Amino acid sequence: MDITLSPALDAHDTRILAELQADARLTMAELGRRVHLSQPAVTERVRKLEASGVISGYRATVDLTRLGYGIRAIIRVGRAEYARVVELVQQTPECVNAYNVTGDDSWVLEIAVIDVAHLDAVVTKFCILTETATSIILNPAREHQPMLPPKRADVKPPIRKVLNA
Amino acid sequence: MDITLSPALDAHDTRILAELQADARLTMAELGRRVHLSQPAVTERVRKLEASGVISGYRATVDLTRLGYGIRAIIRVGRAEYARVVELVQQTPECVNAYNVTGDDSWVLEIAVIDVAHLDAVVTKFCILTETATSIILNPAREHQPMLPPKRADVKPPIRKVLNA
DNA sequence: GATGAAAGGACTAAACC
DNA sequence: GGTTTAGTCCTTTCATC
Repeated sequence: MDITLSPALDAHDTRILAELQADARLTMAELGRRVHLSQPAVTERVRKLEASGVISGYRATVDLTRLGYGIRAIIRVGRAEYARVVELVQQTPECVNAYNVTGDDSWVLEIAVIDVAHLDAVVTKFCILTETATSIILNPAREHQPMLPPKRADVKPPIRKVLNA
Repeated sequence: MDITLSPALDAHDTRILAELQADARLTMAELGRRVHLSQPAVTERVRKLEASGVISGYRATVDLTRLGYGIRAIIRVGRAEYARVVELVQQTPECVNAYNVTGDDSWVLEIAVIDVAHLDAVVTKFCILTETATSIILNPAREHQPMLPPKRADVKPPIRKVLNA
């Protein structure tokens, strides 16, 4: 893995990433118009972004509520054998995301279920392994925020008292 | 909002949803081949899925690591004034997802940052509001699992002792 | 929902800057 | 690395069954 983004992404690439994260079905011709590049030029840039792995895929986003999932929840799973959790996640189609994390909890899962009975069924599967803590999502205030290359300049060091001040 | 999925999604729709969640850039002709429907037929079905809101969009997925974000983390934010948190999230481009949830923590945020210094900067913004708990994502074992309409038959009631047994 | 025809537009490749 | 052009292919739309 190369830490240095081989040829750093320029302003054109950034605009392309923004557009495709907003609408993955744009044609290369339309994308070219929006970023002010010719169609062959954007096609080549997109090809490179895909080849370098910066763009890892294109997916349709579905509305889980309209699909019939009435409840979304976060399950935090405590210390447990890694392989056992992975196995259980693989057997759980209701699990949208599963992150192995640092801290008291070893896993943070995001699930979608039909109703409370269904939630009970899924949570119980993980309760058997170890302690869990379940939180129902009331409102996904932000989802799938389009991400652009970070700019160091944006990072403001926190202003506060430090011990060795 | 209608709870009953007006005309329930049939097997064709389900296959279409599966394909488009795996590759949003499929052409209607190719999608038709894969689901064994004519191109006009799939086009009309996709149009209806979009119109009914089941498909809410199409997005390119980017590899945050290759974009330059070396660390991803979950921040749990304790009880705090709703509007203040929303405002802070809006001022935080590093925040990919933000969920208002039930439980001791009021919010679960997912962020992407360059490095530890950057993590410090972002966490500190939220620490000022209330208590927070930050977990670094070691391994996103599952991400963006394609979701299909739930089948009641799949929901197995948990087998266990109950108080009124 | 399928088929077939017609029109428009998008992708590819090459030459040039 | 980008643009333009030209050619081919594909997609989309419409009408018909």
